[in-house]
Amino acid sequence: MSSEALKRASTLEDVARVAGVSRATVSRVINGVRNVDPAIQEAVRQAIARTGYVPNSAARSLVTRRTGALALVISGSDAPETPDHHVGGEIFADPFFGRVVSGVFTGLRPLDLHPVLMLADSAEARDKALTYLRQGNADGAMVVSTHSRDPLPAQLLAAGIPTVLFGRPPTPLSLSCVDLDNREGGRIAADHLHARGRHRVAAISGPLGVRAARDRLSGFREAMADHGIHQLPHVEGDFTREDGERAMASLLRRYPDLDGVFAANDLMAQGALAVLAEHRRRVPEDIAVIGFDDSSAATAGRPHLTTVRQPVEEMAAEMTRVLLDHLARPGRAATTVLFEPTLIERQSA
Amino acid sequence: MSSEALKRASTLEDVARVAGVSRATVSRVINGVRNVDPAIQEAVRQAIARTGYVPNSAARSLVTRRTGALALVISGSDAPETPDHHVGGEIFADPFFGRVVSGVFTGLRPLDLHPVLMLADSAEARDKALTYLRQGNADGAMVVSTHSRDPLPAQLLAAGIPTVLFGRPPTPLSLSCVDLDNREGGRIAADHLHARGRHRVAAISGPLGVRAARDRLSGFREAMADHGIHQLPHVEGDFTREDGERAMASLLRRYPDLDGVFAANDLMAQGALAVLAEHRRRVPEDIAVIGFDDSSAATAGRPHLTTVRQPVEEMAAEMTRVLLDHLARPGRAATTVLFEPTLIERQSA
DNA sequence: ACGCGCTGGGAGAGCGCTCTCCGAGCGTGC
DNA sequence: GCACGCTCGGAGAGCGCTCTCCCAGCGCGT
Repeated sequence: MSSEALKRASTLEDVARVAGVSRATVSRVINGVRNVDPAIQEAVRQAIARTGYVPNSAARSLVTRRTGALALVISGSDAPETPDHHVGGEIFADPFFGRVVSGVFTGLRPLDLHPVLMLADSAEARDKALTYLRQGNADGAMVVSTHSRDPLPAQLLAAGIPTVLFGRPPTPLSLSCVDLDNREGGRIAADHLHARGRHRVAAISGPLGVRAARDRLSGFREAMADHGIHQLPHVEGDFTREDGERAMASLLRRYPDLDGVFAANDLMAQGALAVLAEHRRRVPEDIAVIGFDDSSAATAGRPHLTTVRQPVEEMAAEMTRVLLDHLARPGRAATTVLFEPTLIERQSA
Repeated sequence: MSSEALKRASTLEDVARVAGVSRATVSRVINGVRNVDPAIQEAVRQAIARTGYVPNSAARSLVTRRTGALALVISGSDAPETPDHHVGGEIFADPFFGRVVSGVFTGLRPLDLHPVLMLADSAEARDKALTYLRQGNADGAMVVSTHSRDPLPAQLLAAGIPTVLFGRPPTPLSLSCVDLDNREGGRIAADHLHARGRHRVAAISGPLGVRAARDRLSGFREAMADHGIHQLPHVEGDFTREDGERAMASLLRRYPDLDGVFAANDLMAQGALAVLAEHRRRVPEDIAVIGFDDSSAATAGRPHLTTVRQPVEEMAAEMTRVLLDHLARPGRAATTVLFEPTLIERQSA
């Protein structure tokens, strides 16, 4: 065992020698390309087993120009430099992240591909990620880009790296993307609140630098306007639970008679719920709360959140599929896949 | 721009020709090895800029035997095959996962290394991961192995792949690992509950196939026994919120006069809290609840959870550092870094 | 003036694989 | 019986880089 571990790893050459054939033949057997005489195949397989041969993927990548890795880039707005805090803490704590990862794995499962994670939360990190990709460390990139001003998608496009985005960029690029019809999601929330007879409603939006946040808010506003409600208190949040608490508290202070709240994600809705509980407001009797995402946060507390579902896993899986398709057919034109939000009615509204 | 994109990527050779030097010199400049005449250095830099040269990492890996990637393997017990469900959904939904990722990034931040994610939740996936690692796709592996019977750590050891574990294996292997003193954590929970005057307590443990879960429970039991409490209702959970709800409901049914509960993680504690709220039990007045982890779930609902803190981010960062150290000094002996749990006192107990 | 050490650039041998050619061997059709 | 095509193995040329040699040139000591 230890003597095996010490000597250098066996190569194609070794296998070929043991099997009494050429390197090319061994390669053919391994890659299942062209017909190879069954007897020889068997001999090669035995030689592989005997030598404990494992192909070296660097050597293979060098010639095939494929790495077997796909980058999953989380490209956020620049994170504040809080030295005592951990890198990307807030991003990774959001259930959204886990759902994306889960969806990516679902899309990748049948294949021999693995996602390499990159965090591009600063100009420096972004450059590093770009360099990494340029060096050919991954065959393509999936980018969850939150902020509108994020230059990364355009840079990837310019660098000729196969890329698919989660979320449409603010200005159309010829890159494929998957996204939710966020505006429609906002409308759904508004319609539901209105149908429940709520007229003194407010919104806790996400950061307005994020397109999805803007779209949800404007959809909500539009639909409310359609219902004759033009006065709409609004607080901008940052998608964290803490900020949802802060926003709800502020809203409650300024508009004590609110009877409905739309939060742009479940985490903030959950924060709102906690603050409402502290203020002894009954949900949904006194005030209805509707969230967005249908993440695990929706059913974490009581009451369970009524929410606008964003099928993140499906979207991430689709993003992966689209990227694989681009890899398989390099010429393919960029496509946009838009998912439809749906209302998940639970207890809070 | 497009003409740039079309022609093949420039190589060291191209840069060398443009700069009027040899490949070796360009390589030296890029890697900053040995002295190179400043004038030549400058010429090389210009040539690099002019040609838009980016080193090909496959070629580099082939000779250096380094890839610049570290595997982060989530090796769980075999996941049930639920076709409609998404891969690893539960694992990735757990805040624990995000915290590990965050810690890994913290440990990796200054370096040009990226984590590649692998999910080994079935024998097949485990084999794939092992093969991937054997092929040299990553320089080393960090393994979050939950289940006791997981053969992966031993396999990695046998394959000679530099590996660090999050969580000690059931039988000691000569692999480095970082872990929490879970037994002590259980004791801390018990001591606190006892100090609060709770005598009719129960435990919601994690899956007993997981060493950490067993240790937390036995530490809790031991300390309770020290306090003269030998009768200890116990329900085994699976670390999910839903299971925490189920466990709490079952406990409440069987032992209606409980005045204290220890849950082996915050997610289950959160579930317990929700069920207690539904049963109109006041926390902590009627029944005290203490969680474990100090994850974001601890402050998600109301009341905030009193919990035993596990510094997951620090542990993951340390795991990364230990792996890097093993990579830098191949001969290094395996070490175990044990972290101490601390009590975080909030409202629930 | 000569030798010696030292600095710094060039040549070239790989690293381990894939893949295009080439050619041997065999079967087939007329 | 011969030309032709077809199948399948081997030879060998790279893929783009690193790194060990080797050697030219220079400064220094004697």
